[in-house]
Amino acid sequence: MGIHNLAKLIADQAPAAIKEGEMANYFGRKIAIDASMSIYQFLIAVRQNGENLTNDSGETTSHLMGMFYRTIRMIENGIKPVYVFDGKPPQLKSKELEKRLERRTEAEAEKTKAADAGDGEAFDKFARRTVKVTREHNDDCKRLLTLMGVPYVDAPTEAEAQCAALVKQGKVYGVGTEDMDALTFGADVLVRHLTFSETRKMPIREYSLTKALQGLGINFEEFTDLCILLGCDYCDSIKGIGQKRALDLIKQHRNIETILKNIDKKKYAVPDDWAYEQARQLFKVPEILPADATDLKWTEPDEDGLVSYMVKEKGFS
DNA sequence: ACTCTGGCTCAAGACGAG
DNA sequence: TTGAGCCAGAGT
DNA sequence: CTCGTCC
Repeated sequence: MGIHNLAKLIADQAPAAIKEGEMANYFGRKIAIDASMSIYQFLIAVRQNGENLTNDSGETTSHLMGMFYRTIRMIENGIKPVYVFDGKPPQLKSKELEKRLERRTEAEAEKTKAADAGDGEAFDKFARRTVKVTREHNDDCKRLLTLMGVPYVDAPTEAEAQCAALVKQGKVYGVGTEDMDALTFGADVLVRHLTFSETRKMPIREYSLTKALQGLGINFEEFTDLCILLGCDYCDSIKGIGQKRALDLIKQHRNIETILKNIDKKKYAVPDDWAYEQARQLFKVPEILPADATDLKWTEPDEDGLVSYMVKEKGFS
């Protein structure tokens, strides 16, 4: 997921693009957040004895717990979050998704084995690998957000692409995510560690795309090709080319076509049917909602509705 | 000497009681 | 699953 | 700070 080693490359080659700060700096700021990614993290992390938290009817509540407290924390700090939900993944990602499904199926079997063997530790490990965000998880969270007066957006495809679009459209200040590909989608401001900075001793790290491009000495088109060389979700990369060689090659040849004409293909095997052009298109013109299709409004929470939903329906206290 | 790979590890959210 | 960090080993 | 609990 994301762009392989991009954070490290920027830290090494364009350190001026990174600014460290604290929660208070974001008071009054609107921030787009990948909802599906957050939910996934909550489902993986919020567990007890290897199982998600559930209410009396057996419905999972880990995602609601996580999203509820995290969102409250942000609002308390004056941040206005807008959550963006994933739509249909693009075709190019299907290979990657197939792989993930395969791994989940495998983990499912291992989980059962561990349960039979009474191996709690292994069960725990494999249970985390079987996590999948479902329609129900998403719907629960949308319901919660509505009651909290926090807006959300349904992305046509990739949530990160839509988050970046909101930045470009001037609707939010930046994207709050751990996933560096928000930059590749053209978000000028990416904020990492936005939420766990207070609980843990991790400073908030803000990445500026503009400054990264300046520091690396390349333009945005070249940056896109650089990200593809580093390794993205949409196609393979060239074995033997990592952060250093990728940046050198881009600086020297400015695009992948020219690089391909000039590198020694015996040393660096180019993948068969390399779909770098399609990947490039996905980053350049991803499917996103036009500015007038999203209306972001933050309102007062519906307290009665929240109590009714969380306490009565979902068993919170 | 530098760079990349692939092996391994670990943690993963948020809160508050003690 | 992800990512990050670390380290050994091999390729350039 | 660490650890147990949240549901």
